[in-house]
Amino acid sequence: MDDDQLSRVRRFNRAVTHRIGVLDGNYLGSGRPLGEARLLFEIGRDGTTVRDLRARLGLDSGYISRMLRAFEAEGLTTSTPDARDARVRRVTLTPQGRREWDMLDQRSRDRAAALLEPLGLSQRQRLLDAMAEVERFLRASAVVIEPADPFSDEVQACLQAYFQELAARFDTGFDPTRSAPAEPGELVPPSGWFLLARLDGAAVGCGALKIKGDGYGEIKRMWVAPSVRGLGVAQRLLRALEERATAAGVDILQLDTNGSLTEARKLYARNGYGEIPPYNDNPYAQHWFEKRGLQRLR
Amino acid sequence: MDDDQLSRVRRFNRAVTHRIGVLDGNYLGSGRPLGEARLLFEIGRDGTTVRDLRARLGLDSGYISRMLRAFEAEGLTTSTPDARDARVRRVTLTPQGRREWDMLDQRSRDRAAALLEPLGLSQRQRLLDAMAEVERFLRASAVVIEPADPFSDEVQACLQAYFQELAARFDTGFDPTRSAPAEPGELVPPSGWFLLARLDGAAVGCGALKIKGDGYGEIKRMWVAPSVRGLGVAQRLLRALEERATAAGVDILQLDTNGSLTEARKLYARNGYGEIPPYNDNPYAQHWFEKRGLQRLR
DNA sequence: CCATATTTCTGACTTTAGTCAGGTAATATT
DNA sequence: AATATTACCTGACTAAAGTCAGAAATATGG
Repeated sequence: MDDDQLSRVRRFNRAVTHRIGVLDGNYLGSGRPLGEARLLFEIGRDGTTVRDLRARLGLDSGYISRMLRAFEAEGLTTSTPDARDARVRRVTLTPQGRREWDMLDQRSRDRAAALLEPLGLSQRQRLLDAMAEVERFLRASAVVIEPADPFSDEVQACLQAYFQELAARFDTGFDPTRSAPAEPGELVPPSGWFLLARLDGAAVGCGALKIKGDGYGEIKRMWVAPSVRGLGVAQRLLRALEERATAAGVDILQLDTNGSLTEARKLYARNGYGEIPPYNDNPYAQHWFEKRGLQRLR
Repeated sequence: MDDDQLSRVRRFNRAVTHRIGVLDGNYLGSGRPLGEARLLFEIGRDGTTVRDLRARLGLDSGYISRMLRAFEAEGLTTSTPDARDARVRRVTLTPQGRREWDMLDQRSRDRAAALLEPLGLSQRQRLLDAMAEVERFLRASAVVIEPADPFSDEVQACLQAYFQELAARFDTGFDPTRSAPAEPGELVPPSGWFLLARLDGAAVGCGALKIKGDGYGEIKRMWVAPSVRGLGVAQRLLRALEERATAAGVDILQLDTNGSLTEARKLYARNGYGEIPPYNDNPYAQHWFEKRGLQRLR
């Protein structure tokens, strides 16, 4: 990887932790240690469960428990067993706790304001735009792609979202049972793969590979959640599927797609897929693509 | 201030501390507490003085001293009195210390690489560009403008840089003694002001105001260091000078400038200064500007 | 109902990070 | 030469942050 690029990233990290981290440490200004301030803030105006706090802050349960006990002693929070699972405790702010929370919130707001305040209007806008851009790509870089069980609930939820989107975008609506089938059972090794793109654990995209024998394979179920579009996730999914296909001896990869999915068609064209005559009678397919010679490129 | 803008800044802060801050705490992965890792890293391959470390990290001298003692016990560093001032101690890494340092450096590099690695080429470039932009504007927002003593060394150094730049940019060269004079003594209240723009304490720009009586004032010595140009520092300096002028009863502000300083002329035009006939015989001036009615706008 | 897993709590710890009040040696100032 | 200042060190202290090993209550799958 380019050395200059790396040092630019490192410089950014330093600059940001210097300017923001410094100010961020000033949660402190609240007269509360950082740990407590973070916890209190994380409880939020509407409360949460201890479980959730532990996950979000990544802290030891004993540590959290003790801080919560201290908050209760101060009259900032109350806790009750969760309605659905009495092992789980639900933490809520008391009115007094909410006042403290508001103060922290205000502090955080002031901090942000202090950053923008010295800048002129156009500089502010440019900073905000650049921030949004950085944020998007940091998000993109946190997306991981990994195989998943096509029978699992989370994959089903992902497919559900996919089908719903197709139904919304196709003029004709979309009925999965009329489409070219891809049973979950076909998408597990050795006859196929199902890949999931995850952001912080949550599914934000998927793609499947069906190995058909005689060197043929087919790409199915390519979908990326709207929240992470334009960040190259589909590209990465496609590449990952191609790698699995190549490793499984596939030489010719095919796929079908609808005319309304213009981004998808561009993606395939960019990756060396050429349009071919229909190879199936999927009523929703309007374009068929093929990429040959995967084994040669191995 | 716009509420939406504030929440965008806060979102960015959260995202960055989440994605980078988390990893940054992983200096930790070194098996060393954060404080020690930071100190070791800050010593650098070529060593520094304890004094410098204290200033850069903002830590208590006792704290640093103890950590350094621990490093010495581990055989990571050695320290010797500084050649020029024997009170100052110079800390250097031993070969073993340098190995640890290299490891930390490598870790930091890997971290940066892990961030870029999942992205495609164009996404990488866009992320790096956005990072640079954010960094620039964070720097801009850290610039503070405040009155300074025009006799002080740092102001003299600033003016020196200013004159040097004029000499380089003017076809004719530049000799301060031939220019329209502005003695330091004229630039202290009540007859004037000298403002300095500072970034982390260091001077990065200046501007002066000369109050001439009868409602007349003159802007002098406007200069911004190349490192922070295009970030609105000159604009802020100008506004600050105008405020002082207005408060001092000035109604008409004048200034002269050279034709080669195009950015300066744009700045003045944008701020309501109109070109007027020469009001002095400064041999380096080619354009004269004036803004009237400061008291009206008060 | 039983065996097992989850979730939280408690108490007893350790480590990390930092502060503060002197003390010593070298340097600067008058 | 006397005095003040600077740079660093030492030792004694504290608060914050975090870890670990159970215990108790509840849930879950058979």
